[in-house]
Amino acid sequence: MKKTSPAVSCSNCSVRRLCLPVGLSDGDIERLEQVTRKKKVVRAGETLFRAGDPFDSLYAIRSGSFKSAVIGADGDTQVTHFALPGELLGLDAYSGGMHPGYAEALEESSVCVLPFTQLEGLAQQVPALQKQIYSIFSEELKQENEALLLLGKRSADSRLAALLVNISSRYSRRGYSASDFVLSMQRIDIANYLGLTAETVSRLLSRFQKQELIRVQGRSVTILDPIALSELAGTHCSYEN
Amino acid sequence: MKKTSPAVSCSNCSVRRLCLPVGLSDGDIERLEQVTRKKKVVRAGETLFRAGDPFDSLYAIRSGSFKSAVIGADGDTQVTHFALPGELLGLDAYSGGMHPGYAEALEESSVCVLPFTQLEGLAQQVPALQKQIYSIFSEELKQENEALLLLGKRSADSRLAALLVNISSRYSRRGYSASDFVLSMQRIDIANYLGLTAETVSRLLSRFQKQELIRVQGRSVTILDPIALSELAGTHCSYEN
DNA sequence: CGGAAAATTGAGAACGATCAACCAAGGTGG
DNA sequence: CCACCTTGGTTGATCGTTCTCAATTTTCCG
Repeated sequence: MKKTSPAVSCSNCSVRRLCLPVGLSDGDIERLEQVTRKKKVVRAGETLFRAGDPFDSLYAIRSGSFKSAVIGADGDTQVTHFALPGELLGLDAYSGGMHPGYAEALEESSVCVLPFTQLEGLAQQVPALQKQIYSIFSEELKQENEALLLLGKRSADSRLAALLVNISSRYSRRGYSASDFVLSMQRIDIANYLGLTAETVSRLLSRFQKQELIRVQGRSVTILDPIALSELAGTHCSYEN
Repeated sequence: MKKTSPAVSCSNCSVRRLCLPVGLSDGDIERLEQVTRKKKVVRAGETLFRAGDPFDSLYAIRSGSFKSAVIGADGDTQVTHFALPGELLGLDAYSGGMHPGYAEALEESSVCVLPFTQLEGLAQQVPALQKQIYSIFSEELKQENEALLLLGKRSADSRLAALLVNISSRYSRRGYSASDFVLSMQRIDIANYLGLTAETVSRLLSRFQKQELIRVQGRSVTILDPIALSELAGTHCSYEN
């Protein structure tokens, strides 16, 4: 007897190689699909969750993009992450039972809703899923550490270069062009993420263009000199310790 | 029949309320103790692991303190965390199978070595342990987000104030004085962690003292005006959960 | 179209870095 | 025991990157 698979499922999802199904057998993926049944579409500017919302689900991005941010005691916000398809949102809400920050769609986006109690239960039975969850947590921590290095040690131009290189490589992994892409976030979000101001970001983009490192047209970016850009970002070779 | 418990174990550990045993039944703690058998003593300045070391264990701090840092491609380092008893080191090494950064003891310290395969296996059988591991990962992510906010948005004096308040409340949670403590790290580590220079940290400490917010004598700090300091830090509430 | 939001560009100010001198504590060897 | 050196910390003077304030221009979208 042949199964009628749902219109959207992990098995035929375009980001299954970057998402929870990594390392899972076909059988396990089928069980995961029982958990990922519910989808949700979020339009540009809408939030998936806000700071203080109770935690019950994780969200896996199917398409689109998000910014996550935390809100300080005095009300100012720090963009902590730009999230692309295949990535999980809401991991920092497990401890404490509520979301410490919010996630806002930067464009029309679609996510899988993952009720955490169910996911937890399944992970208890499927070691490969367990491992993948650890792996995602760990990877996230590693990336945050990189972000700390960026904010703590690098100059403004180095930070912006690093972001461009980062986004480029992430698009590339997802099968899109590494040299031509559209920044789905606005300048002020980039600035906020990098600990700069919108003016500085704007000036730097103009300068990078003048230096023929990139070409910018509004939100469209073309990377002309990836090597030089990586060097600026400080992520190329390692000499001296 | 009465069990002879080992000299050092989770059950009689002074930080069991902050560490992995949280939420575990006595029976489960006994099973956890099978995993946490091995201890290690690290002297001041020695590393628990270095960047690139293969990942096989997590380390739970029993006593002392550590700094963790990541090393950028061009060799400069960013201190990402100051770790106190009850906290876990090495979580960011799971994905990738090697430590992306190093952990160095700031004073004579003692840790439990937790072989991760064993811990993983036990967590598979003990849901409460599983939850606690998730919780620790999640908490760590939340703290890193706070650190990003600090580096991205706050002024130098606000950053230093936040660190003092943070350390104060963490000592307090561990049963030590919230107002009198010794900074186990040197000025340059504080500066590195906060994205500043040692000179700026030194100047600010002097200024705080002149403003009668604190008293500093070398590495000994007394907090005189916790309210004003918290306001400076931009976080009017303590870190308790 | 027209109005609002976003992005760019310019000029001046400010915060923190850099460079440099100095001090205190601890260790080492003569 | 003291001269010497090293390391960590403090303080001062100056410089430069990035912010702030402000004026336009461009883009977005009803």
